[in-house]
Amino acid sequence: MSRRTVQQAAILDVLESAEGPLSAQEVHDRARELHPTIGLATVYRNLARLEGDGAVVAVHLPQDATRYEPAGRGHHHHFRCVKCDTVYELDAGCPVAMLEGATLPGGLTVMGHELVFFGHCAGCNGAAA
Amino acid sequence: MSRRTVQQAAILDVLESAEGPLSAQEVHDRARELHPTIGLATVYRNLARLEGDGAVVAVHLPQDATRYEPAGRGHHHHFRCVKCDTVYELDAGCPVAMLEGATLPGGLTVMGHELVFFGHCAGCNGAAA
DNA sequence: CATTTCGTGAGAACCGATTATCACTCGTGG
DNA sequence: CCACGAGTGATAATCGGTTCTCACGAAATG
Repeated sequence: MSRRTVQQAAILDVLESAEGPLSAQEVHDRARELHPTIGLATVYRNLARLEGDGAVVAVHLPQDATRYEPAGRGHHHHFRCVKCDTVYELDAGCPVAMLEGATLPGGLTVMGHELVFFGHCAGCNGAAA
Repeated sequence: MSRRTVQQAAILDVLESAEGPLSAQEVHDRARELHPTIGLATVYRNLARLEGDGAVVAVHLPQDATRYEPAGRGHHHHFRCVKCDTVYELDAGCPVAMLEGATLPGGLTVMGHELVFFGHCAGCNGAAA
């Protein structure tokens, strides 16, 4: 049976309080502030376990490492700042949801979709290029 | 100055006649049928050059190597078959285009977006799982 | 035709992300 | 409180994708 460890709690805490899905590296960086000796391998192991337990879900965005966010947040999409590479979770309703289950011309049956916005976040909007 | 080579022509030909954007590996496989001795390094080199010349554009999809398609096809999106991993170009109008240039709540300024559909293609629809 | 230089092809090298290894530590059942 | 096995941390190994290296072949120039 799996044990509860402070490392796992720290990782979940970091994910819960993040602005969006985080990469293993980002989780590691932030978790170090709660638990300075935590190792990167431990982060990967716990993310895999938490995903297996259904507590977190993996998020795959283009040109980016695998990110993780807490499960149970419903259908939503993401925004990546092209300057600082921060990824934000978007709350707005999905403009593409009506296409779920549809069959497009050419016989393509839609089972899911991924929508990502790119741009500048508030912090990077005014800053110099 | 850059020379015109049969390899470069073969690569462009392959991209022009593809069903969607191709990875370097896929370009290599298909180009071998036109020019059996072409090497993978040559494919990478020419894709980089063609992209620099503006003749092809790179397409980045989640969980996937960089793909390339001919430039000048206008705004469109893609569909990846989760079974055979083939990526198709979609002609349909974009349901998200109106968000270009918008500023979302939170101060996120949208400069672009990427929309990818996942599902089964016609060939994989009826086939066994 | 000779030259010069760029492009090619094969394989080695590299890269960032992720996983495996292994000795050590700590949480937990007894 | 103790023993033991799961979890940890540091590092090496691995992986797919991509780039580099280098000797050879082929296109433009005189």
